[in-house]
Amino acid sequence: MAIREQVQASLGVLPGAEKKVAHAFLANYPSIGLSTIAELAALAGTSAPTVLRFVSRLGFASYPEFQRTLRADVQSQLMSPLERARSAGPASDNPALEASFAAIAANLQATVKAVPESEFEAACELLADHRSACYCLGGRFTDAIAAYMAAHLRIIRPNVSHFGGQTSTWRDQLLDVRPGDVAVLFDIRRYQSDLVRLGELLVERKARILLITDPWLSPIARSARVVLPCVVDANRTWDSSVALLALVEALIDRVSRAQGDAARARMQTLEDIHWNNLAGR
Amino acid sequence: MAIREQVQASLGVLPGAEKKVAHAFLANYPSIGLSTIAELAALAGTSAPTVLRFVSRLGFASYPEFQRTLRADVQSQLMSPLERARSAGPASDNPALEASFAAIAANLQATVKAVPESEFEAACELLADHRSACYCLGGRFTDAIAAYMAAHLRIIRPNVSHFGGQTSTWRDQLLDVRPGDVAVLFDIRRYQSDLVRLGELLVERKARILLITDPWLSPIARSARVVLPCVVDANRTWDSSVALLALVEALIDRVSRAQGDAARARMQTLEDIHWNNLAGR
DNA sequence: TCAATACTGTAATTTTTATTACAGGCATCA
DNA sequence: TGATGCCTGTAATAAAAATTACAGTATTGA
Repeated sequence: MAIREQVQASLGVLPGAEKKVAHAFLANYPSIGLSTIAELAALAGTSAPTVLRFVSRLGFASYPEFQRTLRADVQSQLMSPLERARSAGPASDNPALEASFAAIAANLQATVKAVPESEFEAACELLADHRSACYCLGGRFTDAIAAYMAAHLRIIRPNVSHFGGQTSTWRDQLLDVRPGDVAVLFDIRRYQSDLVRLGELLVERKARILLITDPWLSPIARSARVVLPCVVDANRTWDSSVALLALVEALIDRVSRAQGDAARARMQTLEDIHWNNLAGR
Repeated sequence: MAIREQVQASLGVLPGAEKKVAHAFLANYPSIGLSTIAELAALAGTSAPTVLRFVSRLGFASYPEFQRTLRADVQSQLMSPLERARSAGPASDNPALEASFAAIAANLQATVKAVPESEFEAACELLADHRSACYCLGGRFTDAIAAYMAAHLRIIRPNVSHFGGQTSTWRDQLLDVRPGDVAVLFDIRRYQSDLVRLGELLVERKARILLITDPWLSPIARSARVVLPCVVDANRTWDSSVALLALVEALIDRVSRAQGDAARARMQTLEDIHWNNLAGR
């Protein structure tokens, strides 16, 4: 089994700090693993001994041995016949749009691989916990995704809000955050310092953080309970948020299915209110 | 230029022992270069200082620097988007997520077929018209997509706003709409009556309407200048907005590329303001 | 609430690795 | 044939890396 799969398989049983190492490694495979312990530790936001414990848990006797294996992996992957027939999609009369969507499809595929089931399930559990409040917030562009998520989440569970508006009003909203509350943060590269800061404040208030980020891992990853990495690079001027949205929808769908009939009643009530302008019954 | 080509090019001018190093490197690219000097020297049948002189002659200040560059090379070759999708194969450790994303991918593919090039181009032209203002607005869930679009569009052109907030405030914002202005409406099934009504009001004010909707075509389609249908059915409790977002991103990308340098300057200025908190210069 | 356990980071230590200094060798050219 | 300049390897040194020991901090379970 290639190292990468080995790491993915181990994700479920790794302690927190080592899991960060695993994420950093997977996100920057293979180059970071060929670098030094110190660099990998820095990227993961942890310390050298943790990296060492990580490779030891994978079954390697030393870091150099880990690197030898990794080099062999890379060698075999890079030197095997690379060219592969691209699945020729059905013809379309819109080549520009087709190219654009093909890049997006590749993102989605890569994202599925980047998100391990254990993390996905952990995220769903956080979201399904009705006792704690749930706050969604994002950065400059991702704020819209956060709003979208809040709008849906609100339907299947109580106590959801969108930490919206200006940066300056965040502090006020922080007042209501209680220990154990769940904060869903969206942060992709060109990480906003104010968002990072807010993440820290949320941690101080003992909120549990679900971070949805890119494979470069926002600095917030250090404080997050669960991290879901999405591939956002689409060879454009700006990154693509499509994978984020797709992931959000998958989460919502998973949570709402898990809740079954209990939630269905709630949904029905809300729908009535929304479409009939009733004040409830 | 990639290191490998650089080495090949230098083969002619290298002294004997260094040429052996070059050959050993090329024959075992890239793994041996990621290993230690001693190993490379041994493989080449020469000594460590010769390896060092070799990398120095290539223009690197140190062996670690040589390795950094090599790692970057490997990374880009191995992890190009295409390769990334391929390498782990179709196997994923997250069947639920995979199924969900597969449905989305199907949506995207169907959407490409549903949007004719002529309509897509017409939409881009509307968005690229700097003389008229541009308003983005959506329904209950799609409002977030509208906000996302506005946030990006604002960067590449002036006079963009997001018709946001409560339904009741729409009327006020309507006052500013002038003949020829462009309104981007998002509306998918369970079409909101108030949104439809607003569409009619916009038409009365002689706005040009770009409608992004599902294949059932919102009633607004009748009054719209351009209609872009997106496939939203994903066999879930709610429809998926991913295709909408992907289409928005494709539009933004197309328009921003078309504008070229003129827009780039505007972007740069905005970025400066955003990241440095300058008031402009 | 307390004890036990597991996890994590700091700092010291050991080991490995890169780098430099130097001297012998080999060809080239006078 | 002898001197010059460029290659090359050995061995010493310096730098960096990996590893270990240990102590503090969360987490878990009773």
